[in-house]
Amino acid sequence: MVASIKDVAKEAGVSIATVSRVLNEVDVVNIETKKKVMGAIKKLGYRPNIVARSLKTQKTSTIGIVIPDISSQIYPEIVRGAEDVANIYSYNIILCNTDLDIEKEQEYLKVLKEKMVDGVIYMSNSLEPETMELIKELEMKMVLVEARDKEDRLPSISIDNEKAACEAVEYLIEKGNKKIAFIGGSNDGYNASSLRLNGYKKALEKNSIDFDENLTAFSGLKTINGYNDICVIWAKGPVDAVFCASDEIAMGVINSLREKGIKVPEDVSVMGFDDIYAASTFYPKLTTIAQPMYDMGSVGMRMLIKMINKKELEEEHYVLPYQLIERDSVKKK
Amino acid sequence: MVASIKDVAKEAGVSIATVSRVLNEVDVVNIETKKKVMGAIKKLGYRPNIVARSLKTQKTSTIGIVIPDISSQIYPEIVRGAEDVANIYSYNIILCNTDLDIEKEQEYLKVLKEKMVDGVIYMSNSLEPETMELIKELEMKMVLVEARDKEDRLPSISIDNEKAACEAVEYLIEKGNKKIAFIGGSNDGYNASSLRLNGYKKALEKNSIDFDENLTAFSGLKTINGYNDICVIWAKGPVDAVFCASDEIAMGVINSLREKGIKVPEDVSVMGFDDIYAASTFYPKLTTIAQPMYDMGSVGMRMLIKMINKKELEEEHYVLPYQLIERDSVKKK
DNA sequence: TTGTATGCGTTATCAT
DNA sequence: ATGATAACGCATACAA
Repeated sequence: MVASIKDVAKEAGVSIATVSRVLNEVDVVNIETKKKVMGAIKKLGYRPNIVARSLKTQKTSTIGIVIPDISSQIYPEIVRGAEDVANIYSYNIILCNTDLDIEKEQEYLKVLKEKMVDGVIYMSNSLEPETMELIKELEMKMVLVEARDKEDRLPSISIDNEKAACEAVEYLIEKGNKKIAFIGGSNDGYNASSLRLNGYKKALEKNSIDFDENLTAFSGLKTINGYNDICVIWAKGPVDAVFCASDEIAMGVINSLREKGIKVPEDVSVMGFDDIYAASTFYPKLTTIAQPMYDMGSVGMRMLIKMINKKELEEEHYVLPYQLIERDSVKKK
Repeated sequence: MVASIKDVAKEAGVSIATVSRVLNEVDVVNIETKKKVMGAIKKLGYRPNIVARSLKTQKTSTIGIVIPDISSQIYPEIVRGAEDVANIYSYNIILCNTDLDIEKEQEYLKVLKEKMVDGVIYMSNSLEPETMELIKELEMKMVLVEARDKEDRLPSISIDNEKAACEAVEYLIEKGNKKIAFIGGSNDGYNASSLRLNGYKKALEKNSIDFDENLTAFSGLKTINGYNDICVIWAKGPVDAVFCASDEIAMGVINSLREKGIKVPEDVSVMGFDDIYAASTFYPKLTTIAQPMYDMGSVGMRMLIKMINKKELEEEHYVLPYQLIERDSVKKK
């Protein structure tokens, strides 16, 4: 049987209150009795039961991280950033994979509430009204990471996806490309992929290039989507460049093109987004927009912990800097 | 204020015992009173407090996952596999990144114990005696994943690293390569990288090729290590092939070689290990040994949950199948 | 400085 | 079938 505070008290010949006091270093306790207690703790190999403590204090020192899929390339770094600062402040994290399934999201949120987490880092591509309602009802401290609520109802960490995409496409244009395709995840709502589409459109407009629906595809953000989508687009005629809403798409596009005997960047320029690990090991190395993934996680966690401690937030919506990384998948002018 | 079982009892005009009964569907409770209770629960938006329940039942339905680094390519899939089955059985997971730092490992183990997790999935490259001692002292249910304790003190899930590496090197030999280098993480102890080195040696021996220390390097498992190590080896003279203890190393090697104007696989064959995501998107696509990462996580979690429920284990040490994936980084004979 | 007693929100035993 | 109550391990207000 594992020792409790009661056992320590008995062993040390004091009351549990005193033991609790030395444990929490609260009040002043006589140096001698403190020693006795410490001795008893050591002797019994006593460890505080945090579950009991949590019930009493109404704080668990654990934080939920709700994420689409940890095996999905961009999330591990975000989570690592978050866990690192959580660890600094003595919090632990409960990881929840939702696959963007609304029911799973809601289920996890409920369980997290029942397990009394002190807050949650939330990643999703859209805040459904019903989910938002649940969040309100649950009254949980929460920060949105890698996305921003359209109506700013939740504190958030993100980059300016629209601006970044616009910049990327203008970079492509500047390199002499005119006919530029877009391949992304979805074009509805307010998720990152849609915002990147907006940026793409804006760049075209700024440069007096007509938007052509035939040059777009939205089947998903994975490698396989890029692999397939480029075929559909290419079947309607060649393009100068492809702007992809994710690096995975870009890799699929390039591999697909290679199989057709089309060279990147010599024949077609391809640009990715995110700067995942594989982007710099891929051949050709991907020119892409780097999102500060680790920072998104760490800044988000820092923000959440501030909220938990009822500190004032300097900023409700952090918009982190991104970076255009010039590598080898776009033809130099 | 969030409603408790007491509020529900009052609202329904029954005792908390009755509420608890309908909550846990235990004993028989009158259909009418059950309805009343259900109504009250709904009305108050009541949710059970799992922390309180855990204190009482001594079970938390949460499991710790201790891992070197979630952002390290091979772990996300393992974790995903683990979380998926945890979710099926209504467990949550607490994720802990240790960076293989022994102190961090021990600290996390202690906290996990204090938070009363029901068990832990443990990933590390070596079980230090002190860590093993702590594990014993903490009396936690634990399964070792992606490694096997030399003395089999802990249930484990792994592949036969030695055999896999041997097979990989023999494949290289079979393809006509004679001078084969090895680049790995460390050559001490009993971790995966060392076992792969053993397999490499065994394959050489079986084929009457002398082991040459000059053809080996052990600076680490990352891309940068492969990138640098191959330079050192190559400086002593060219080789026919390189067997790498990780795909990341292999990618570093290939990129480094490419910069020297040496082509893979035309001039040198390179083989990786793990089959991480980037292995199949890399150019050239990596010939490698595929570890069933998702399965390691899911089988490990299934095993752990069995242990938690005191079910008999059919197997104390699962050795999962691996697979040699022929792609494009090794020259076809 | 220390001890007693109460409550955190449950489950479960024992009555009724 | 239902209710009163103890106990889980701890923190803390109040007494001493």
